[in-house]
Amino acid sequence: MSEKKLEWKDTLNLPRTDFPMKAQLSQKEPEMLKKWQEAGIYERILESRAGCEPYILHDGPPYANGNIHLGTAMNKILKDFVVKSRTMAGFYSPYVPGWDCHGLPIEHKVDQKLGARKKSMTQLQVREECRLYAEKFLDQQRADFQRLGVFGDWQRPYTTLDHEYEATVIRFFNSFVRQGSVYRKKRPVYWCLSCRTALAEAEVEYHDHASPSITVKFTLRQLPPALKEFSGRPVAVLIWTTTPWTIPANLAIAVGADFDYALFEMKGELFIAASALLPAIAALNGDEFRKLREFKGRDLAGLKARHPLFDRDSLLITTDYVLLDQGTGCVHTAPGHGEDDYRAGVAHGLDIYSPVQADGRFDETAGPYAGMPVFEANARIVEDMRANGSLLHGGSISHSYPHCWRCKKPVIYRATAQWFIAMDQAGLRAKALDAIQGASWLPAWGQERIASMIANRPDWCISRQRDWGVPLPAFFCKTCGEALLDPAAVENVERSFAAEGSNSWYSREAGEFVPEGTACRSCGGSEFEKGRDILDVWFESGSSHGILQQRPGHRWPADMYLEGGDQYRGWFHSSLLVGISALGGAPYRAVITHGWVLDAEGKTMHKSLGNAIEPQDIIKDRGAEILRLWSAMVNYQEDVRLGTEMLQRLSESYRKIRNTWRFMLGVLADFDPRRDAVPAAAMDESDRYVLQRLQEVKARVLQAYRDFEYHAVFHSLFNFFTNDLSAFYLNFQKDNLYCNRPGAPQRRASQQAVFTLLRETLLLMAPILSFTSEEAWGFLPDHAGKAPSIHMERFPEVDEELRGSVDKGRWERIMALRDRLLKEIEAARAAKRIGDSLEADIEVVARAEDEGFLRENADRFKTLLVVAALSVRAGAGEKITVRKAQGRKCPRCWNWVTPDPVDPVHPELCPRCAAVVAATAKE
RNA sequence: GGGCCUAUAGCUCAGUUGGCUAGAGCGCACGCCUGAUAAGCGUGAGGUCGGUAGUUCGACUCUACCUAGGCCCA
Repeated sequence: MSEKKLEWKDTLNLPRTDFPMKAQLSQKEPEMLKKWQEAGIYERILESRAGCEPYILHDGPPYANGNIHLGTAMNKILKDFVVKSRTMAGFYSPYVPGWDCHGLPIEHKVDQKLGARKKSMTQLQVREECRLYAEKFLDQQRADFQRLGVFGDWQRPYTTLDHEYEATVIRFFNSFVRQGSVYRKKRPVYWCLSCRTALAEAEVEYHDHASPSITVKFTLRQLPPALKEFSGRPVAVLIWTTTPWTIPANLAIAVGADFDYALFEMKGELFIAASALLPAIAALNGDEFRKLREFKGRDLAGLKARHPLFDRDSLLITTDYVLLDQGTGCVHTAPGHGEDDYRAGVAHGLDIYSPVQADGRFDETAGPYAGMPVFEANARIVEDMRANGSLLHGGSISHSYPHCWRCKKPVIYRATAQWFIAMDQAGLRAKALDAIQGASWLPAWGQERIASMIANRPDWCISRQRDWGVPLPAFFCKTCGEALLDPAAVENVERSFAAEGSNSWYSREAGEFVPEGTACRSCGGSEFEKGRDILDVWFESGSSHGILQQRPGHRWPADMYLEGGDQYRGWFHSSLLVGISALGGAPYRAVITHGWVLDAEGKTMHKSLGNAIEPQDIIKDRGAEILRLWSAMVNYQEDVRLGTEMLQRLSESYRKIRNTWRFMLGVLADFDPRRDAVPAAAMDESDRYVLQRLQEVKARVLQAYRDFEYHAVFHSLFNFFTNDLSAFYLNFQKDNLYCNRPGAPQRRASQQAVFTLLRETLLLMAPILSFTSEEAWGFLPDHAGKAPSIHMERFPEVDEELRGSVDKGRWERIMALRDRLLKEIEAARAAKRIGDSLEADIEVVARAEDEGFLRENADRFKTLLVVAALSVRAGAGEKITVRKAQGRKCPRCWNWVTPDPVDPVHPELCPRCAAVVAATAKE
């Protein structure tokens, strides 16, 4: 009996394939990568697109420090989706990865490594250490990025320390010099006292910090006309601050022009503060107050108050940065020690006064405080004011305060001489705002976001007092110290960097760059020395689009920049400004941003919190393919989450896709497209139906690729795999595919459909599942024009003829009725009347409107439902009866039949199987 | 503290200009199959659409505020 059974099984066309069910991705992926590399896949793909319209995604350079994390991994994978999908859409789409290799973080690491040794080393030696450090991490990151299956010119990336790149930075810088928009001026910058350096905004982190909190009296020299009647008594404006050490640098008091201020009496003294804050001020002092007069802030403008420590005036001004949420509504303003203060100082012609030296000690202009470190001076200053009666209240407060990211100590704002690019002098801001309108932004709110940043940003401070970067090519007169920024000298620097790299700045003399005959514009001197500043690294990375003019096959501007949302203030921003000045426009046509990668609860990942997941671990445990699938599944335009449940779901989804492909490959074991192809016209309606569904899904997927909506690609395809293929078409076609003779027309027709389904779903999925689609592609039957790699193929086009080849409404009706019948089958199964659906004999007493339809399609329903029989009777209401099929089970095809006549050769078989077996025997 | 963004079932996503009992897939539960088998099929249970208050005949969809979270800045 069991032998007999086995025999019949052997006469079936069961799926056969060597495409393994188990992916073993973490082992197989490296093998695939090796194959690709040996085949020169990236180059071959580009060759195959020679002459096609270019589509240029310009890579934003990651920083060459540390390992890649999930955010950078997702970024590179998304870029790969863009490049691969645009390539398969027929574009010439090269991808040149880049690295940002200069800057403070690397210099810090190297400092730490060198320790005391650094003191005995030259700048050039230190820079060499930095270069080695950057290159080490570049190599490491490159290996990690390649491991993700990202195609690109990994052997020839661009780096910010390439000679050509450095020269481009200088050339672009010169465009600003030529327009006269680079200037040198004192202004406050973040300053770390212990590192003795200016810090970029990105180099500052905020932590809670305890500061003094003091309210100080500034006695008015004169009163506004409205308060004349009080002129006999001293009236003091109250200010509140958490930095007593900036009081010596106070030059002004800011008020809000339209806010209400009051003259009030407290403890027998007269004060002025914002009306809204009087209760809070009084509460702080535990006193009662009496409001005497009310007036507007603008009434105070132009008055002078006496400085509480020195015999000096403080000017009353109106500004837009006064808030009424705390303090007194009268804001202590020291133009040398704050951003708002600085702007107010410039606006009112005040000195940018900063009596603090690089080491954080007061200079000689600070009188009694000269030589004192500022934080230590806090207490002394408070005491002095308490002693002279100008302190109203002294306490302390814990608040968020900027700290140095390197040494973790609190930083200060300190005015120093810096180089700036003027935003408005040459119309840079206006041009940038205009260019923003000309680019497309995804998500759309990005346009508004960057526009408001450009609109509100101050002049660009481009100088840094560090060693590891591209030198800012300024010179200073040896005689008088006047700065020299000369386009011809800068051009010489550019040429020198192109030939020797930026090290030449340190190895050569100023006289080798400054053209002969150059005279100092101040004193006429002819001897110069080199400046010691380097350029802001954002200026460097913002110059990266220069490579678009240098790399063959590229073009400027790029079609797309694709980075995280933090780059609105970073790379999108600096690239735009440099692009406008150097090349006359935005370096990008379109900008897409992706969200942040968060943990399963939507919180930021922190190593210290222990909720961080490393891409390397996912690759090791589950494969890069799972990371790629994740990048496609989530909507990257918002913040995205990743946790173990998602990874579990993803692995299961992956297996579903893989198994469906595997089954289709098995079905096609004996199908040769060149021999067995079947035209749509010769297919069964159900074959055409599934192909029609394929056209609809394909149209949706191709549109989603054009719109860069990869989660729509994934969800559309995955649902198609689950609903249309696995649960429906492939399921009910098994009888046809397994049991009919191999060459039977209806079997070939279904194989043709499966072939199309497999080939096209592989192609549509290739940009996402790059490894698996390639692996399966190798098992796909040879056919006309089949490329050696799936990644050299093009996306399939929507076949409009197939799309319209079945009556949609009719099939919607079929599927709806199928759902109803499935429920009845399940009820019969639950009642133990049947097990397998093949045992179901369905009798439908149909409503009048369904009866004809069911009757006409009874055989089709029997096939689609994989049941034994379906009969239809007319009746009053709908009634569906499912009972156990009559007759017996054909041992070959397992269908329940009552053969009549019984086959004389194989009486146990159903007529169809008997015929198939007979025919196969003849063959 | 400011600007911008996000919030629909356990998970990932749909929900067109406000309009019928809010959908899908996965997962889960139960069951079937054992000729896709460390597979496949079926049925089912899951949501007061972050909260509150408004506008409206009617709000997941509009407005305000709040909460939670994110990015950038201070």
